[in-house]
Order: sequence, then C-alpha cells, then structure tokens
Amino acid sequence: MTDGQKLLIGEAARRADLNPKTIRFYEEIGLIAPTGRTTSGYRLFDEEGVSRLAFIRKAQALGFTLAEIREILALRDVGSMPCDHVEVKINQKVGSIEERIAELEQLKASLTTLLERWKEAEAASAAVCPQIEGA
Amino acid sequence: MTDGQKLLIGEAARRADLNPKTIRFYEEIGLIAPTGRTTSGYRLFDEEGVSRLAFIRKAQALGFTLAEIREILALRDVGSMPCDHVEVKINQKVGSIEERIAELEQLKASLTTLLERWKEAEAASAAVCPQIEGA
DNA sequence: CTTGACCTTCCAGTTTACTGGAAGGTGTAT
DNA sequence: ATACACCTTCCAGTAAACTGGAAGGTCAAG
Repeated sequence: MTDGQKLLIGEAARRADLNPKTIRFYEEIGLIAPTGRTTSGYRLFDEEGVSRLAFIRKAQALGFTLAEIREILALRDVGSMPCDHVEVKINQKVGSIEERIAELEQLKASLTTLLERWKEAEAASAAVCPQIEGA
Repeated sequence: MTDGQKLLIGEAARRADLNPKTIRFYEEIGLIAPTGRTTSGYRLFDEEGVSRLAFIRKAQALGFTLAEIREILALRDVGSMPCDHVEVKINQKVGSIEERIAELEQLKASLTTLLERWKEAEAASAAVCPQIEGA
C-alpha cells in the first residue's frame, strides 16, 4: 500500500494536528482538493497536502474563518501569473493583517497598562487577594 | 425618560455597532452585567456599558471567542487588587497576544513573498491574467 | 482466518454566536 | 386617540465548523 510517500488520512491528520473527520469535512466544502485515492478508496495525502492542512489549522487559530482561509489559499493557488486583480487582493489581505496586528498591539498595551496601574495601587496599599470568579 | 445621560438599547447598539438582539444575548450569557432599567423595564446603558460593548465587538473582530473575551473582561473587572493569580493570567494573555502577533507577521511575510516571487516571474515573461475562481 | 486498527459513506447531533418573529407594552407626535 | 418607532419576553431557527455513531470494507500481523 506504500504508494510512493503518500499518507493515509490518519497520518495526515496527526501531522497537521487535525481530526480525520475535519479533513473529510474540508474536502467536502472544497477547501482542499480531492487528493487521490488508493484502489480501495483510501484518501492519499502528500507533503503539500499536509502543509495545506497545517496552514488551515494555523490560520484558524489566528481567528480567520474558513471563508477567509479559502480566499487566502485561492491566492496561493493562482499558479504563477499575479495579474492586477490578484495583486490587489493580496495587498488587501496584507493590509487587513496589518490592521489586525495594530489592534492586537493596542489590546496588549491596554492589558499591560491595566497591570501597571494595579501594581502602583498595590505599592500604595498592601492588601490580600479578594475573591476571583472561576476563570 | 431622559434618565441622566443613559441610553436605550437601540442607541447603545448604534454606538457599539451591534444589534440590540446581540446585546440582550450578551446580557443573557452574562458577558455584560444587568445595567439598570427604566420604571417601564427598558434597559439603560451608560458610557462605560457602551465601551464594554464596543470592546467586545472589537475583540471579536480580532478573532477572540466570547469565552476568551469573558476572561479578559473578568481581568479588567477585578476591582483594584492584582494579586499574583490575576497578574499571572494577564501575563499569559499578553503572551498569547504576542504569539498571535508573531504568527500574523509570518503570514503577512508569506503573502508578501508570494507577491514578490510572482512579480519576478512576471518580469521574466509578460503574460495575460489566467482564469480566477470567484473570490 | 480472524483480530484490530485502519479506512469508507451517510446522517444526525453539538457548540458558538447570533437572528427572526410573534405578541404585547411604552412614549412622543399629530 | 391613533400612529409610529421604540422597547419587552419568549421561543424557534440559522450559519459555521465541526463531531459522533452506525454499518461496513481493507490490510498487515499472529
């Protein structure tokens, strides 16, 4: 069954840190292309497929929806001709990513400021920890 | 009905760029505290409430789940004593935000690289835009 | 030649985060 | 007084992204 260096769905799932069910689901919605099968119908994945899956996983963790990820992948998939349309799209994506980074920086700053303000208050009056709702 | 400078749900929704329904939903799941009512039962919101709502809106756009936002708000809500527990939590949040920023930078870099690679290819061979699947 | 860990499809259920609609009360404007 | 845009609760439905389970085929090992 060793079909070159292709992986079955379980191994692909392990490498991309996804559930096999999720991979089938991604295929169903066309996020990943049908990848080839063994004669007995088992899906086969190569390194490219696994890295695509891993990319999806990672982008998701960054808060992108599958629809957004689909768009980004589509950009990556446009062979080799960038034409203006694609260039504009990529620049838009980059722009929105930059915005996102800026807002995360802001959020980070607000948390750090919060902590600093507290630390000052603490320095002024030593006190005990009040109740904390279960995190 | 002008109850000081309090707003009805519709106006609060407009200012926080949310649907009134969504605000009621947030109250239902305890993301925002019950905010006071008119004698006739209309919810009232002050600037603090609106900014909390706007914060939720923004954090969501950054890809945080309501569960994560709940945690962040809880940190903000811990009156004035930071105690180690809360400090650790804030530092964890800041850490995960930094990670997220780093990964976004990476994603941005990979898109920029993609574009550059294309531009080089384009320079080498002038060509027409091939088909593009509907974005 | 059977056990066990894979794989397949299909279909239904879950979680998260809303969103819509009905039925009815409120408040100001004409 | 009646229209109109608000507001209320309650309950049901939706979309996105899985996730579980049944029923059954496949393959290497013992």
